[in-house]
Amino acid sequence: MIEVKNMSDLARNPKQFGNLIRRARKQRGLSQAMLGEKAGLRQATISLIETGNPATTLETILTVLSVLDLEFRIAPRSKGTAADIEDMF
Amino acid sequence: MIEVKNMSDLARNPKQFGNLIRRARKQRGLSQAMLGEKAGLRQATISLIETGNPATTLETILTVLSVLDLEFRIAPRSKGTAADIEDMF
DNA sequence: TCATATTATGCGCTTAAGCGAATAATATGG
DNA sequence: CCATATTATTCGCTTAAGCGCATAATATGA
Repeated sequence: MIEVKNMSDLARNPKQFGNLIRRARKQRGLSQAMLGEKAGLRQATISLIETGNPATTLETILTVLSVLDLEFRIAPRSKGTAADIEDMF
Repeated sequence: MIEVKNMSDLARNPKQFGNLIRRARKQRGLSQAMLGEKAGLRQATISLIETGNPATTLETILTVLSVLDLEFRIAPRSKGTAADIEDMF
């Protein structure tokens, strides 16, 4: 029984979150400046988010997700199947 | 074909997020003070989160979710099935 | 009802987000 | 190799998070 659950959309720390945002942005062919424009944020702010700034604001997060056609979900903590070593990269 | 997708774990704005946190906290029988203690945050900070402070920090969010045994997931924006009017409460 | 628990607010403080504006550093492709 | 695009970083500024500490406001239950 194989279960493909797309572990990659999980953000347990700011770095992971930044990576997710970066990936989503690139998938959409946007530069930081373009994303910032759409979100009403500076390119510098997008850069900070993607590099893992832990103090990014909830409001900013929600705005960016919205622009990327993503949304913020809360889920029960998935038991670490062992594939939890993809934390850093 | 019925699909129960638990729409309620979705946070599109700070108020929704606050409500989710409050619900999860109560389910676990915790007071704001107890949750704050476990998370290393003030009761006042938990209060602010739950009442929808838009400037809550990513770090704080992740800490609180962790204490509640929840996690932060990013998902493609679900097409509004129409049940998107449960936004405010 | 009324004491107790819980949640919401307040003050002053330190730290930093996000801003505009700019530049340094790096990546990319022709 | 190099011009151009992209990303990272800096400066000064305003605003507010989260802190300790404290209290007001509200909910809860015996």
